[in-house]
Amino acid sequence: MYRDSSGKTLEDYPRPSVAVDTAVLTVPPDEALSVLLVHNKEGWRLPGTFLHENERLADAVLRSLRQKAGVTGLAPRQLKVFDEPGRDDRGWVLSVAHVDAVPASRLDLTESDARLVPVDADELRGLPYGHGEIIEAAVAALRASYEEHPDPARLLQRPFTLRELRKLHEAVAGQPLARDTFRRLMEPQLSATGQMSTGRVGKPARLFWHE
Amino acid sequence: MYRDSSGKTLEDYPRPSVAVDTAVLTVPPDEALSVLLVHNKEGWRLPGTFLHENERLADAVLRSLRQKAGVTGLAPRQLKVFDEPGRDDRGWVLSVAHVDAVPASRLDLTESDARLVPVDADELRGLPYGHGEIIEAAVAALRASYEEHPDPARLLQRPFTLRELRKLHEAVAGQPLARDTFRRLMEPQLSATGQMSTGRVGKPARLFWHE
DNA sequence: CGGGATTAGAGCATATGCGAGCTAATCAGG
DNA sequence: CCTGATTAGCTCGCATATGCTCTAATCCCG
Repeated sequence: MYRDSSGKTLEDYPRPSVAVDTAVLTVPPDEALSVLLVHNKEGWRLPGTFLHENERLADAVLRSLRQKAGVTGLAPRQLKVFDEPGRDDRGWVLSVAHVDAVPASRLDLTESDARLVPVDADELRGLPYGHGEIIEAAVAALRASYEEHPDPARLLQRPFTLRELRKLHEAVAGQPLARDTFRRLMEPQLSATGQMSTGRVGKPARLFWHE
Repeated sequence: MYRDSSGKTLEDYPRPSVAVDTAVLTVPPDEALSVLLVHNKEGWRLPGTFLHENERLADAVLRSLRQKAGVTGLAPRQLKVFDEPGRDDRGWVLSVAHVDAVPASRLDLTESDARLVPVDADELRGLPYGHGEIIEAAVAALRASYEEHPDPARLLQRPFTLRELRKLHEAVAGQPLARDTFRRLMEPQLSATGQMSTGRVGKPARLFWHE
């Protein structure tokens, strides 16, 4: 075992507990961008857990989402480390915040103590442990990733129309988008299926998918 | 002291050591974008340190830069947590990578075991502990911040000419920039001093500063 | 001292992007 | 069955952006 110049191992020095917290974002059909909250004895929170020995951060995230919300198969991305020493009453805890976006159809919340809350809801501002900040950072990261790409998080079921894609982007951005400007930016990045939409009011639209 | 439902404190659970590593970027006069390396008994590395008890990550970064490279007064920003359990021979160590950019004049390296290396140098790819990846991420973050703003990290001594600003941007971007396009993007964000440059070949240029 | 090199600023022609309006194609409801 | 509502795709006029060239103003060196 490694010992430094004063004969101490790494374990001889004070170390923080490390936790992970995750903002899981989704867009339920015809609704606003929302975040997943789970309920524990203290109230509604972002899903999270303490890191187990030699565990990867992403693995801890996946474990916490499976156990707390019955959600699997995500690909979480790091956002920021929250390191205020007094942020947790239980002791010195660092939290590594993560974000992931997932189609609403992947979130079966019927048997878990979890629910979706629109990201603009007032209640999110009152969350402790910096969870409000985590959600803000997560939304900013998702918005940045959707700025110039059709559907990086694959939130839309394919194939889709330009209108469906634009409605998704408007939900992510939280504001209306100019129809033609949006089409000019996205269409070159899409692959036309050659088929047209049916069963809807209005002129049939071309159907697309993307890489 | 807090105890959980099985009577254990946070300290009863395995915890990682947490380190910070920092890519300090600068642009020496008439040179390429470079990163600061310090020398320890293992070789040339990014400056870093283990987190002390209840210390903020940014404070640890500042302490390590002061002690290892004699550098003060920076404003480090988090990049990413490196969490591969086997990344450090000494034990389970997470590293929180940071980045900061600083004018070269702030780096007095004459009395410390430190030097600047251009970010494209081959030797950086061979650095252990993910330091090569940290540098890549740091360069990407700096480039993104300079994409549309004159000098967010205040690397230029003021006042400055458009040419000086463009040369800085070309060093950060690592490629030439179109003169007129660059001027049109930046000039609206600058404040003219009303003075002209002197003592140089070529038509005198207007001098600027910015917020 | 003058010419060449270098640089700056501005004007102009061309290319590209944007937003509004028009035509066309559906569906729903009376 | 027909009309109105809704939506799609495209065109066009206007606005904006780009890149090149030209004139002007320095400094350096022979």
